[in-house]
Amino acid sequence: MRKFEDSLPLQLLKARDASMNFFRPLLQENGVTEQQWRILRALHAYGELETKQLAKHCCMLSPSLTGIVNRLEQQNYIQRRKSPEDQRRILLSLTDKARDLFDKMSPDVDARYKAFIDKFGEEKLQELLKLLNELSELKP
Amino acid sequence: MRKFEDSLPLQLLKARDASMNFFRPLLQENGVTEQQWRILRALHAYGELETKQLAKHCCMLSPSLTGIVNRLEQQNYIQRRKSPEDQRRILLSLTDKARDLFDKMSPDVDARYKAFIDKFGEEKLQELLKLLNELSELKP
DNA sequence: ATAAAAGAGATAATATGTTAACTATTTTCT
DNA sequence: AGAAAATAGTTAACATATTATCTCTTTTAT
Repeated sequence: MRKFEDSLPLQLLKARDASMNFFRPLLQENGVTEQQWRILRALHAYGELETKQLAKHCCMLSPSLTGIVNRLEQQNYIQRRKSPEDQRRILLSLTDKARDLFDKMSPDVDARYKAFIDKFGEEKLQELLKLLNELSELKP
Repeated sequence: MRKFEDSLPLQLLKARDASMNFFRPLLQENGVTEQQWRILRALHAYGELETKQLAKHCCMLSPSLTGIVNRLEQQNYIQRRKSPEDQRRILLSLTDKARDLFDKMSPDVDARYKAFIDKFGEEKLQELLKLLNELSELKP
């Protein structure tokens, strides 16, 4: 069997943790969890979304999303309404409060991303993203 | 701000999920979770370990490990003893039952890893592991 | 030698991940 | 039209992640 340390899933986990180290303090300062931030970003990028689409964009499962969205709604960061065409679907969107938070955090996010690239290298980042993308498309 | 889909942490998450798709069914068939399997692998690779070392190898925090180890111990996959030199430390090791499970699963793990490499490419895998390793060393 | 500081694990509280089962709609098929 | 199948979302039950706090032991410093 492949050596433990050479396990790809483990290395992906490690790398993700290392990359998050650049942003974690900022999220903490602003009282949002990593997953909450992912949802806010997705809704900011795509506008109103159905639960299922949102889950897909954020790479999380519906049951996780239900809880996170509930908490975000209680903090008044998200609003929900039923789709007029299909009563099964819930449409989610950001509140003004969320957009304000977003605008407030954006510059700092950018700065930290830049700090990361300065240390890691833009070319290596692009190469890495390319490989990750290919890997993500792979199906057993 | 960087486009949502280009977020490195998100891409790492996606890629990890995709890579785990190759192994998830095997773990399920054998009734072990991903995290339990990581711990079993680490103890198999390193032999007896202290809790803290084990957590580090597996990239998890002590509180998570406590629970996982408790469940593994109840299933008789892990045994614990106190370090004779330092009463604070707990030494963890695999039971024979765990080693049996390991021997039983190893060939299948290898086969799936091979299937993965056949699709992804050995060179690309090496390149990816190299980049991930560099990334993991990075500190903010 | 002894009190303070440091270290290893565990516990508690809350958030998230995961699978299965459930409810409420909509669609499909007859 | 009406029953069965399919779909969106939630709930339930359990496992794990995260931060803070706590206990117990060892080490440091006085």
